[in-house]
Amino acid sequence: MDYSIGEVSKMTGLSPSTLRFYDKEGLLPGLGRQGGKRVFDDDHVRSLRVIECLKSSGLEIRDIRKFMELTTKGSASYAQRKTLMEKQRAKTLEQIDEMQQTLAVLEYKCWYYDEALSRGNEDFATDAPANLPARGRELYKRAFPRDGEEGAR
Amino acid sequence: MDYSIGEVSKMTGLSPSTLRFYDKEGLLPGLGRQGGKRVFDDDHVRSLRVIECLKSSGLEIRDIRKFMELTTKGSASYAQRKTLMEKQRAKTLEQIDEMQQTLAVLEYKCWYYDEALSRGNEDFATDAPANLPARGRELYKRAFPRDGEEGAR
DNA sequence: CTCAAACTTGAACTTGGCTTTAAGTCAAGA
DNA sequence: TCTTGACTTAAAGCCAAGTTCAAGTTTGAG
Repeated sequence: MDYSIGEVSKMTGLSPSTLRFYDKEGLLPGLGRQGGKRVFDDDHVRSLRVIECLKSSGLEIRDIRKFMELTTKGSASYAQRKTLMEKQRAKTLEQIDEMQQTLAVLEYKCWYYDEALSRGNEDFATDAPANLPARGRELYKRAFPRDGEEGAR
Repeated sequence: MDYSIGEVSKMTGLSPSTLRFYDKEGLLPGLGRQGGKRVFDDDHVRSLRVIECLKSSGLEIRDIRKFMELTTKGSASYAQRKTLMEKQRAKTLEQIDEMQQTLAVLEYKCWYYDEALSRGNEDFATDAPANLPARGRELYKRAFPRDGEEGAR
């Protein structure tokens, strides 16, 4: 099945100009034309899904291009492609860890402002986590695990 | 305790120019000077930790500035600050979900290239997930949950 | 007093990833 | 035949978040 750039745009959520940009950057090797117009097929749409995934794992366009070039080399590049996927998997796991840490801080802050709101002041947090209520101390420990004493506003 | 820009740079991992940039952008309200030089204290260092957190939750500099302005308004802004933290918490949860989805695709791809490498070809994945080995079908389902048939290279 | 290290400023520059613009082509339908 | 909508190109523009630059100031040691 073949698609126009507009159809692929709707299928992937990427704008036509982004698709042209990706093509120009070499992310869609072997993309053909008919009457000057780009003709996409299901393989291209699948490639775009992988591109999106590599992008969210932190790969830059030029590195995605290198990967797409590898896919044109068939079985000769399996090992390199596998290595790249493993590297991105590891990076993604690290990123998830960092987001969990960010989340812990935000949960503490949500509790903190909830508490401040119901008390009318932030005095409960002077010298935090020392004189914090149990719930707050718990959240604080998760948010700032490597932190002995001191206040946190 | 007071610190120079260089000390704070080492404490936070942010470059001196980034700290000057943050100051210029209003992210450190009330930052003082002595002899023309910026003087940071522990509160500023704590603010920088929160700034980092808001940044990784997806807030832009201008919105972080708005938040820091709120913190200068004391108890009058508790409700707004709480609302903002809750919004960022929700955003962060969504981001973690997306990263898990990305991870699932990468895990499938790791398996895929491992398999391709040991077989010497990708024929096992023609019409995936149909004729995939059990392990592969499992990973495929997690990677592409809303996907009935068709191959995936 | 002199020197080096660390700081100051405003302005220009960089990077990545698109998006916009301008001018033109192509195919289908009235 | 004319119009309309979707497409084409190259080049320029945009944005966020810093970074770099050039020129000057402050501070403490020797």
